[in-house]
Order: sequence, then structure tokens, then C-alpha cells
Amino acid sequence: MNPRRRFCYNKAGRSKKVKDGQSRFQVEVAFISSLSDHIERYIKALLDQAGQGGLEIRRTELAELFECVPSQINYVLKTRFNSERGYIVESRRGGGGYIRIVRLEPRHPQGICSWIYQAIGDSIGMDEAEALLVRLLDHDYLSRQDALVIRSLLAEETEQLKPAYAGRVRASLLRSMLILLLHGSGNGR
Amino acid sequence: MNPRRRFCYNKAGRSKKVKDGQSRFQVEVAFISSLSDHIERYIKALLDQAGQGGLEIRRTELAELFECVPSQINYVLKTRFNSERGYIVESRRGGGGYIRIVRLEPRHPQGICSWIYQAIGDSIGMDEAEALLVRLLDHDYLSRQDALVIRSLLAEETEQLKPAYAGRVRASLLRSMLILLLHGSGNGR
DNA sequence: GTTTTGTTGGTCAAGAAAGGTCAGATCCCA
DNA sequence: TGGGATCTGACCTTTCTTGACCAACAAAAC
Repeated sequence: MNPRRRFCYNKAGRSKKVKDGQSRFQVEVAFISSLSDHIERYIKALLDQAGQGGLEIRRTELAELFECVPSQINYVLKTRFNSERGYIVESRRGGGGYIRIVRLEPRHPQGICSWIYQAIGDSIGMDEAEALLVRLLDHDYLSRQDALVIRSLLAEETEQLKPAYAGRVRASLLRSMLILLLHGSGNGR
Repeated sequence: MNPRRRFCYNKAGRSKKVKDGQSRFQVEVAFISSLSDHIERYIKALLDQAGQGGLEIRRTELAELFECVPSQINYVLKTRFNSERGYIVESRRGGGGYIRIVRLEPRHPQGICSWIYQAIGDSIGMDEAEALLVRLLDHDYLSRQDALVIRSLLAEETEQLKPAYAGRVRASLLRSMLILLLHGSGNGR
């Protein structure tokens, strides 16, 4: 393995230390310092330029740009561009492969999604689910009709399950339906 | 092999890159980039124009249009226009040979929701789910964005599960999300 | 009516071209 | 100084593209 000149990209963007002798402490801004953080910022900058359709990147190119291994890109995507944070990542392997990143426009105050993730957790009971729906209803994050449909689907889909699984499946279902409503197109087509 | 000027057809249709210097990545729409994808889109465009009876093509002609080997066309047909995705392909060899492609409307006496229930069943694999989404997309029952979100949620919610449960949970999730979109307040279908 | 020849489309497997996964090494901060 | 966050590299899977060879059908030749 040839010794790599790492962090090449960062020459411009990383935090600077003050010249030797002047001070032993970092004085410049840019606390953000890890490679992952830089890749994250770079992708976000690209996303800002991109339209609704999102952004398409080549894993290898990006890795070359930052002089890191390709799997580093996966790490960044997994930790920073997951759906809890409001992103969707799709990819395809093989010739013409790509990674597409879409930022879901928060049609509601950001934070509501991660709040939902937290509130639901790994498993949730019917009562808690109901309480959560009521709460979302009260705050107008949810329409009456959607709440009705969700309620009925939750019941229908979990009634046959053993309690142990029911809670988990219910959590999955509730989470998915809510996220879909919050992020989906709102009107088909 | 003479160096081929590939993607001739695509001159007009392919995605634009941002001006040099701005970014090395595609930021505009229409990302789809492989030859197969272009052939797929071309055929679908033809299908949209064609009536109920479907579309008839010459394998060789199409291959010439895209400057590829004829078997590439078979690949596209096999992977994108199979019966799982709701297409029927028949062909005849010899002089006057042809390939006919027919797109089947997903129909059920009781309507699209019943069709969905039936198509999903108790358990469904990721591939089947994908095919179903594509089919609904092709027929405009679903928006791109919703499909994107559903796909990503399906993957996320089932990735940790043992295959035996994953199929069932996936079925529940897919069914619920689709029914919610169709019956919820978002659109009146 | 056969046989031959030309015209189409079909199959399959090899190789190329992406991206994915995962365990272990490292880094870094409380 | 221990644990979580990062990084790396070896190895894997998926998807696409190509070309050699095969099979079916039609029209011409016999």
C-alpha cells in the first residue's frame, strides 16, 4: 500500500491551526474535523444545488476525491443520510451503477421525524400507538381520515400475531406509515 | 471492433452535467444512465403511444438504433418487461420476425386494492415487492416519490429480520403503506 | 414436395463495472 | 483508559455488456 496523502480535499476546508509560535490552541472556526464530516458537508452542498430529484454520485469518484476507501462513503451514508435524518439513499450495483441521495423536504417542522422514531421505539402497544396518533392529530400533523386508516390497518395487521411479535410489527407499521405520510408526495402522481 | 459512438439515441435524452468546474457529479434530473435503462425508457415511451394491442419491434432494428448487440435487447426484455412486472412478450423468428410487447393493466374485479392484497399475499420478497412497485408506478397508481419512500422504508424495516419473518413483515408493511396512500386523505383514489 | 438458403430471434456464459458488507484497527474524548 | 465513532481493506454480490453458437421460420431452388 503506498503511503497516502490523506485529507487532500481538506486542505481548503479543514480547520487551520494558527502559525507555530503564536498559540498552542486552535483559533479558527470549523470544529467539524473528521473526514466523514467533510464528506457529509460536501454531499449536502451538492444537494443544495440539486433539484427535487436529488443527487446522483459515483461511490468510487467520491472516494477518489477524498482519497479514502470507497466503503468510507457507505459509512457516511449510513450514519448521516438515513431516513431518520430525512434522506433516502438508493443505489444500484453493476455497470452504470450509482448512488442516489434524496433529501426529503420536511413539510413539517424538522425534528418531527426523529421524534416519531424515538416515541415509537422497537416495540409499541396498541394503547401507546393510539395515544401517539391522538397527539399527532391534535397538532395537525395528521388528518382524521389518515388516522382512521392507520388505526384500522394496525389492528388488522397485528391481530393474528403473538404478542411478542405484535409490538414490534406494530412499531414498524406505525413508523412506516407516519414517515410515509410526512415525507410522501402528499398527492399521488 | 470499431470504436463505437454509443448512446447515439441518448444525445437528446440524457442527463446534463453541471458546467465544468462546478461539480463532477450529476445534479440535474434524469440520472438513469445505463444502456439498458435507455432502451427500457425508449420502449416504454413507444408503449405509451401504442394502443391496447401492444407494440411490435424488430430486435435488429432496435439494436442498431442503440448501437448494441441484439442480445442486449433480450436482456432488457427479460429484466424489465417480464411477466412479474406486468408485461407479456411474444416473438417470432425468421423472415418477417418480430417481438411484440404488451403491457397488462393490473386489474381485479374488486378494484386496485383487492388486486394489491392478492398480489402481496402472506409474505413477499424484496424482488417481488420491487416489481409490484414498478408496476404500480408504470400505471400511475403511485408517485415516484412515494415509491421511493416506500422502497426505502421496506428495506430499512426488514434488514435486521430473519428471512422467515422478513417476508411477512414486508408484506404487512407494503400492504399497509399502499392501502394508506390509496384510502388516506392524500388523494381521492 | 423436399431441400437449401437466408433472415430473424434466443440462450448462455464470460468478463467488466459498479456498489455492499463486515471485522478489525485506530482515533478521540469524557 | 474505555467506549463510541471513524477508517481501512479483503472479499462478496449484483447488474450490465458482449459475442459465439443455436433454433425457428420463410422463400427460393430443386
